[in-house]
Amino acid sequence: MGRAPCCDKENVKKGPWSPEEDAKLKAYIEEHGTGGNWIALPHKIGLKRCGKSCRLRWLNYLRPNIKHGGFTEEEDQIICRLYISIGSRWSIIAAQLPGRTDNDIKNYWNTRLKKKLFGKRTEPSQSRKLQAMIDQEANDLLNHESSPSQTLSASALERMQLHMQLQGLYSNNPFSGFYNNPALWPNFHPVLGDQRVCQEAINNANSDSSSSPLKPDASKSGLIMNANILEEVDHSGLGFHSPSSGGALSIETSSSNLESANAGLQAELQDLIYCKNSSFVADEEHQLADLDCYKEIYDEKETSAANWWTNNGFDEELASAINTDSMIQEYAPGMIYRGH
DNA sequence: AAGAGCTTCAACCGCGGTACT
DNA sequence: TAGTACCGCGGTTGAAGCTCT
Repeated sequence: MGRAPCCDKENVKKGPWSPEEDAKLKAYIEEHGTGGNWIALPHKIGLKRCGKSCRLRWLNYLRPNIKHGGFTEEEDQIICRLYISIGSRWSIIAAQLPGRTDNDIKNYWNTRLKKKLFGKRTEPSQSRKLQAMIDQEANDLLNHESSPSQTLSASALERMQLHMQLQGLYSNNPFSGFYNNPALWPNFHPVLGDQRVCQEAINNANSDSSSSPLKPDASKSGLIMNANILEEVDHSGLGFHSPSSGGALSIETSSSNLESANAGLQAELQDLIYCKNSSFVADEEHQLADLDCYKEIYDEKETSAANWWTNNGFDEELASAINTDSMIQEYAPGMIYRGH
């Protein structure tokens, strides 16, 4: 038995709202509130609209203090950072931007911001080749006729690509390969982890609703919420987590590296979005900083891949069966892989 | 001037989650 | 416990406006 329709589709008006309809809806809600029942609301007002349509109109357009267009640089950065971390959870991203609606942010991302980030970078010729290669790999992965579990979602690929851009994949950074890409190992990411912002968003979301889709279930998955890409990688059948570094993914993790790197992220995002600097190639000092960071990480954590899996809640049997290195080579053949 | 192609964004659709009976 | 109704979300669509040729 299918779900009953929310309204009589024959007798509801569709399409753009007239000023009269807007006025009726606004006046009623301002005086009486929604009454906790959107479905009944149009009948009370005498509107030939579906309740869902009324709700959408109110939330996205008529509600007080709604801002339209004119996104600021700061808003761009917040959207970008949260998209990298949590993906297309537009309602949660919108919750961080007062006056913005999820629909607005979704449209803005799909039509403008994405193009800004992926389409307008001016790169040296070598970097363009790498860009083309990554794009090709992304397409190959998406078009590959394998089971869905073996492919990444377009969103995940998009975020990986964005990560890679920010990470300077197209520069000569020796630590920018796939295996060493902190985008995939967020706990060790000196710049992009940006856990403060993500944690804030997640906390807010969780306090808003106990049923938040982001509510972590670390006991089962061992994953952190702002490692969303990693989650998708895992679910996709690629199934690897920071194997060599023994990355204990934990939501509580914070480090001075992460804190101090927020400023770096800010600058890189500004550069990426607004092309404030002519080049994205990391300078020597920057690279040395990365080096120190990684040295610190690798010196500290020497856990084996299998140990990492078991330490993070996976069956021992599963952990021992996983050969993460070969998985990467098998499933991500074209991705830039640098073992160490 | 015109029309083809592109971009934007409001609105719709279907689904998962949850509350209620 | 099952069935039903509703909410809220993310993905998609299509009309209107804009740009290009």
